[in-house]
Amino acid sequence: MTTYITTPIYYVNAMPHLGHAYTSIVTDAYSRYRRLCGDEVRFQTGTDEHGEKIFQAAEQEGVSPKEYADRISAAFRQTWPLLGVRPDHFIRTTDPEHIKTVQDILQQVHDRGDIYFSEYSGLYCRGCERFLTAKELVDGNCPDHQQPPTAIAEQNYFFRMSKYQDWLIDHIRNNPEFITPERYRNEVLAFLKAPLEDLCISRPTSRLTWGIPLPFDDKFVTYVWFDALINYLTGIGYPDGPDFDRYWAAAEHVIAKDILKPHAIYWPTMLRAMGLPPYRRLHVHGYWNVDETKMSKSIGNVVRPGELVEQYGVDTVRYFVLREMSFGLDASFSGRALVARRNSDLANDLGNLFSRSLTMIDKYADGIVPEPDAGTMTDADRELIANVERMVGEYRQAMDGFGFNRALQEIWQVIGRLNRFIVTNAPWELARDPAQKGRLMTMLFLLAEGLRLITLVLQPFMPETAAKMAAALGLETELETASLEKAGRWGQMVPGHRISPGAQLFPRLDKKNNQPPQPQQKQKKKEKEAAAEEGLVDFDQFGKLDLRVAEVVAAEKIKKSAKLLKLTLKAPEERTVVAGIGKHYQPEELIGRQVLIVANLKPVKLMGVTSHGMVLAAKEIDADGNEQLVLSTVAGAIAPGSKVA
RNA sequence: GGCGAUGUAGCUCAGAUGGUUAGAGCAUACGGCUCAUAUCCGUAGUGUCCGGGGUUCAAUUCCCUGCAUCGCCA
Repeated sequence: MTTYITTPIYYVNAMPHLGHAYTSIVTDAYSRYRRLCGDEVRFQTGTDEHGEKIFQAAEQEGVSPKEYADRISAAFRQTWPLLGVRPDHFIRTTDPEHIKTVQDILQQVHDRGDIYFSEYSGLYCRGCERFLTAKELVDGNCPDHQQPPTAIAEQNYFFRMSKYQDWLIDHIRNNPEFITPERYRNEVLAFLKAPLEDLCISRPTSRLTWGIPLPFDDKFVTYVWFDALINYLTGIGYPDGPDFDRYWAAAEHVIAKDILKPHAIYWPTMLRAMGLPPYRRLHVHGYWNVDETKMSKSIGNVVRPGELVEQYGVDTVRYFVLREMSFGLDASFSGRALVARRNSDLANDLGNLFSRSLTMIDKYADGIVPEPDAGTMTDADRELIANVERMVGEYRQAMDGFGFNRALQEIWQVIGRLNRFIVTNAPWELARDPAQKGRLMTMLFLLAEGLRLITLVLQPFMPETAAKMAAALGLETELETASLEKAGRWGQMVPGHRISPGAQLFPRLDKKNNQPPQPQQKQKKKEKEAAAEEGLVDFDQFGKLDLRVAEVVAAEKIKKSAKLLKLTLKAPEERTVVAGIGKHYQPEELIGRQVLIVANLKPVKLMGVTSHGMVLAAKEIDADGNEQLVLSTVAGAIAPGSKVA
């Protein structure tokens, strides 16, 4: 069997965050699982690098779009090893082979008559990079960017998507697994009840140059879909790579729900127009909420995967996201929940089971996996064995259907059973009675064999831990080449080989000392809570604040932010401070004014600008919910840098 | 505005073609063990199964309606 599994190619307008990490971890776990099943697996990820946003971001930094894309793309590429994610291929839409193939495909679809030229007009929002309908506008502005869209009439190329609507509906109806979970399949079918419009696939070079030129008209570049989606083909050598057909027949895509429509509608119709069969399955997952709110850059509660791994370890992070999210639904991320899972599931249940088992084999059987004494087998033993075998079956079924949390629950059910098995057999008592030696060896063997199977099924989720466990059980070579088909059956543990208890798998984490990298929102909330509890601060606490008078030397708006201003202050040294006062003050009116600042606030990066301190202001919210904000200052002029106390 | 989903123990969620005691994990309380990472095992709970109405011998489960949350569409 062959498996070809992909993540989306991530857009390089943002650094990797928890959402990216989840998609990649899921895809990695699945690819490892398929390998365990003996499949030949191709796992692909990459970055999407063209478009207006990238062009602008590069311009703002004063670098070329390619240089900019190189930098962010590298950040993605470097994040995956930290998460134990091991793709076979990392594709970039700026790869020359990709660009060539995209052009070949465009030409081919054009030649077949499925791409045509047409004029249209509409309200275009630069922030969204798309046309808005009149109804979408709020007070004449784009609801997402609070800016008025521009009326544009332009000519562009269109893909005859509508032509394939009926075919697509049939295909989805006839293939229940084509889009899963079912809720998203239903969503797509509901959307397809209305007539499909054709898809605009180009941008004139007068407006956008950072893209792939259309082969039949060099005054245009292709826009997003005929560039990005095609990565799934170019990455495996379309059209004439030796493995293309084999992998493409097995293609499965993993995406988050925000890009459902392109993957469930645009992509299959594009493939149809190209004369290729559609992919086999599309797996759609939900969003991570961070402490009750959607994760978003503007709120600043973005969770950085690298930081999480640094603090908790890669396998704890992988376990948490795979266990906590029911695939397809949204889930909540919080440091509290992560530490709770780590301590109860990983440290107490798994880690402790492993530790106590190995210690006992060491103590009671001289560190050698003992030969079981068949005569001492009990019905309860046989039940335990049946239960483990049943778990492997359930596990496979769950994994095949992307039910990662269910698969983990099955494994943990067995872990609990093994912990109970130890208590009911009380090996420490058996050890005191030489006559019970045979029974003791039997139960220790069962334990070792149970752990071997747990190691095996855990491997796709927690590769590092599985490797440690395998090493301690003396099975490292077996694990590397193991297949579920063979090794997944009970009774493969060979008596007589040496085990070596190592360090703790998962030391318990102290809740107090293990706050996660705190999203800003949460921190504020916590501080508020703490203040509410105590109510008072002592003088020492107050004295830690370095409050000063500062003079505004320069001020400018931070692009893409509604309320952030970048201020250059004299206090008395020059420093940059980002202030959230843009809704109440214009940059020009601030210059020359004296304000109060907290000078020793830990520097923080806001919308790409590092802020060294914060400006104090008073805020009032009236009965109508209107917000008024006034900068605080001193009653008369004083030298910039003067201390306030 | 249209369509759809969800609303179950303090928390996160599972579940029943309508029928006797509605479940799991976490958290809580108590008890037991000592191989183990103050871990493990056992026991104990608690629930107007969102509100209202209807069908029925019987509804948390089916139907209608209201409310709340979320998603898709316009």
